[in-house]
Amino acid sequence: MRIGELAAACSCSAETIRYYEKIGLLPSAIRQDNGYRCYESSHQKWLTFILRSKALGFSQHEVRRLTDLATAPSSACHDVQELILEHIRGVRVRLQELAQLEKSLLRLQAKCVDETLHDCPVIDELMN
Amino acid sequence: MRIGELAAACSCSAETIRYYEKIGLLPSAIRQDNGYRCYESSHQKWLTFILRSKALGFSQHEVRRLTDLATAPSSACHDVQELILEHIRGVRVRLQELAQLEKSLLRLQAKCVDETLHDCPVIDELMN
DNA sequence: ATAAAGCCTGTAGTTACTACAGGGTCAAGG
DNA sequence: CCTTGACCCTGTAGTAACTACAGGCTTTAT
Repeated sequence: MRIGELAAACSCSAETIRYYEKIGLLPSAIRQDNGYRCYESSHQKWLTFILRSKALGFSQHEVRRLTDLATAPSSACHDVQELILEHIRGVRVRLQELAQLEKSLLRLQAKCVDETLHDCPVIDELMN
Repeated sequence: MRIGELAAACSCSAETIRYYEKIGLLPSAIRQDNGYRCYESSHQKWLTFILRSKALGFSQHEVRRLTDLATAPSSACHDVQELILEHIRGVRVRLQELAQLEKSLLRLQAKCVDETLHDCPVIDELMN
């Protein structure tokens, strides 16, 4: 499989694949005589794993930890659970922050009693 | 006021202030003979405005739009309202995405029926 | 034979800063 | 008078996680 085919199969760009190889997230492809990268099904599984993890909001660092766990000889399910729970906690924190943000924004926006005002109370509140 | 004082007054770093000046978000300070930046209360208001907007999750681009509105001669409150509502919509979208993410993560994490497993079903699901 | 598509490497751009490196300036203490 | 330390200056490089070229090969199709 060449890089373009793998990219199409995984719905990502060839550049992303080269990038993942460069940073060591994806194992290097073997090269053909002309220098083209040559991939096998194991690479596709690996890439799928990376892309799905990203879609779940895992950072590169976390994905690396996951792939490490996936390849470790004693890849106990327990550690994977840990990582996911840790991530869920992070997601919940962000959820709360965003909810708080929404409240603040609504409160601020409600300051505008008269939309035709020239001296906007919102601007004023933000400044003073 | 020198840059360090302004930074302390606004609880941000001097580097951030220089950065905002460089990208044109904060008006340039006038310089003393020794080259030091010299700030007045108007700068402090401006910077407070920027920092509070950021705290509300506005991007640099949005902050720029806000400061443009704040200084426009016909700064109608209406446009500010628009910008805030637009931002609130964005926040709500992110809230929904995160909530969805949390659900997916919980579903995934529930795959682990036996934590002592060596062939983790989570890893398996992500890969195949 | 040639043109288009695909591949290669390497670098610059994105956001919103932070962290130096390598210097100049100024007030206080010895 | 000199030095030490705190402050200031500019400019560059680093962060995450890619994307978008530039400039140059190879392969494939017409």
